[in-house]
Amino acid sequence: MELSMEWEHKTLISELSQGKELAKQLSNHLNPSSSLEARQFLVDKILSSYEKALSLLNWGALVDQQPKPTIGTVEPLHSFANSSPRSEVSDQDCKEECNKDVYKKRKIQPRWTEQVKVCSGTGLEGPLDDGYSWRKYGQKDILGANFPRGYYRCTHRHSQGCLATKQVQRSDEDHSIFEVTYRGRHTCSQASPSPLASPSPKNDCSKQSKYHRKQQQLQLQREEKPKPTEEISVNFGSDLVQVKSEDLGSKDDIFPPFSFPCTSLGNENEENNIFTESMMENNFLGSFSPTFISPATSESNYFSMSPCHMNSFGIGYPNVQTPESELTTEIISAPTSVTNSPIGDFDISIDNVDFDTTFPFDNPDFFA
DNA sequence: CATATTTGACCCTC
DNA sequence: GAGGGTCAAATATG
Repeated sequence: MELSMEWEHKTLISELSQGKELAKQLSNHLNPSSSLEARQFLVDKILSSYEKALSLLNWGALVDQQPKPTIGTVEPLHSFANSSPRSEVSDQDCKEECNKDVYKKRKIQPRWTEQVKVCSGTGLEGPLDDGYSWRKYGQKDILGANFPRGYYRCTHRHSQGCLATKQVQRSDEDHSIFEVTYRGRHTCSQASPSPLASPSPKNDCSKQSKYHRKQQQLQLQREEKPKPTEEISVNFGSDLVQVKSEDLGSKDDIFPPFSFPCTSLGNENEENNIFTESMMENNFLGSFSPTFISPATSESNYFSMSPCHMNSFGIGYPNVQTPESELTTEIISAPTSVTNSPIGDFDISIDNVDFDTTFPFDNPDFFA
């Protein structure tokens, strides 16, 4: 925790420094010859940077206010992993007790929801390919829902004790929208789904197997009962992200307000991955730099994102308003490339804006 | 053979 | 008791 706080402090300073540096750059762009796009981008970056800083402060407050877990240890994630989920409990006598732990822990997992619109023809992007490697462990028909809800957990749950899970529910209203509810943080090493960070095959947590993809496609087809075919032309139109926080119903829930998409940088320290993971889990993956239209002054935050901002390291994650809040991210967004990789846009943006020179992730001490 | 999905059953919370 | 979440055996796939 102390490490986390220290990192948090450094991050905060880095964000503020970055904002300052960006403001400087913006001032250099205030001459008439400078393009409006460049200025707008810098403004976005500055806003994003400060939003992150504010969010970090909020998150820190949340952590401080976080009630101690009533069960388990101070490190619920790891203790849970070590105490094994139900399936790994061989001792029947222990089983019941451990089950209780499972369900208690379930409650204290951070949880947030995304609504992702699948706009590509494959139907595999969006919630089904968010960069992590998920394994389906269940499916259930939900009352009032036309489509069954799929339950996924991190493939590395057993190998690395990663407790991240997600639920995928296809929207009734718009069948191309998936509501993805994430729970828990990825604690698997790497935890770096962003192609931006490491396209390397060693990135075992960032790729889904071909088998996985095919199965998902089959599943999609199965779920398409009311709408048998969803052949959507590749339309990478306007990207809009709608973020709203909503009541969590559990004060135990922690929501990391933002994270950095530049991945874990090889650092497997869980504390250092708190933000990166949470962001990745929210599909931002370093792909988006939201332009805040409205600060988090209301229950719902809306911000648009432009593909030209795909390089942003700042997610500008919406503020967590209350410890009870749950973040719902509605991504009405298409993948910005056929490969669903933001790298192309990343490069474009880098070309456009010379902003990275001060970016803290270049600093090896950033995650130290 | 290893790994992933399917699916009925079980357990917990409300 | 209903509904939701998870387990685990059976099954499928590469």
